[in-house]
Amino acid sequence: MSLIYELTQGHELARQLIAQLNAPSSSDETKEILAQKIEASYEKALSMVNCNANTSVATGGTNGMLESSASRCASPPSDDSDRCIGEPDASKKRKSGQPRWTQRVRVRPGMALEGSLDDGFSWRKYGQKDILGSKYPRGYYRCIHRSVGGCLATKQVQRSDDDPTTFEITYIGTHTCTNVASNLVSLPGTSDEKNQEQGPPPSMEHLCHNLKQSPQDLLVSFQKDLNVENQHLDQTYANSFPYIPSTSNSNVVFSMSPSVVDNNGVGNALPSGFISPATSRTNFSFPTLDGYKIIQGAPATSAMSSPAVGLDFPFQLDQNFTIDNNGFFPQGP
DNA sequence: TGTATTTGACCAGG
DNA sequence: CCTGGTCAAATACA
Repeated sequence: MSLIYELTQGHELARQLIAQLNAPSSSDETKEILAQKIEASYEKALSMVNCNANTSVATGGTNGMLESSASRCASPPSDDSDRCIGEPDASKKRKSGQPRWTQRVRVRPGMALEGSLDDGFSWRKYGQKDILGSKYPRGYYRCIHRSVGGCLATKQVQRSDDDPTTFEITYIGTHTCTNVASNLVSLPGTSDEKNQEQGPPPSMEHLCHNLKQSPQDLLVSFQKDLNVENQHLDQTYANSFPYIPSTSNSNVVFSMSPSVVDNNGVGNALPSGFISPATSRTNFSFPTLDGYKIIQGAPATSAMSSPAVGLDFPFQLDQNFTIDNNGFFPQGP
């Protein structure tokens, strides 16, 4: 359904664009929006095709079209949630018993890169490794509060081979730090303030442990305001993912690794502190289609480290790098 | 000068 | 033995 829909959507949008081009009264902004929607639509369609191929191999057959994006392939037979993305078997040295899930973030050239990949947590890079069979190296990050609060959360960031605009961010372990929220709340006024153009994003709070808003509420706003797709998340998972990506531009998809469920059970798979990230510590701004900007937050202290994920990779993108969100926004049938 | 990142070395699982 | 994951010294940066 989705693939055809996206193609049809792209076609229809193209027609609208033509109409706009012929209409002298239409604004450039409108045309640009249409153009971006078209691009997003086709990107999405291509992703579906690519991922479908992968999942077909992994699962022994497709189960119909991917619902909305390539990230649909979050249910491989093993606990390798990344495997569906074309990564070779990476089961070695996996921390058993640790919650592990993958988030796919797509970015597009010409848009804010850092913001799209960062997640609001404070990460420090501790390693990078070339992965066999992958064009791009994998970056290893750990929570910056590891030393202080003993937070053992780590994440791995890898650029997709098939789709260079997509990053697979695998989160391993849970955040046990309790002081993150304060950092984020005080985003403005940090050493990176020079990059800020507006206040902190609406959903930037770091909810490590001190979750004040119910996960469900967060999820709602997450989906509503940030145009994020939660896929393959049933209610239980939804409750386990209080995190809200901070960017309204990101196409973020979470995929729970089956291993989490196997090891811990669905209900306990993700402690409340386990938050899906998508914000940026480096104050970053990227324009959105609807005109206003979202500023990525930064930790208030000098302990800012969370690197712009995308910059860890040897690829070059426009300075202005925004997240591709339009195409993933519900546009109605 | 302090902090973050880079990168080669090391460790351990399969 | 190969590979992924981590460590830690070197380097870069503000």
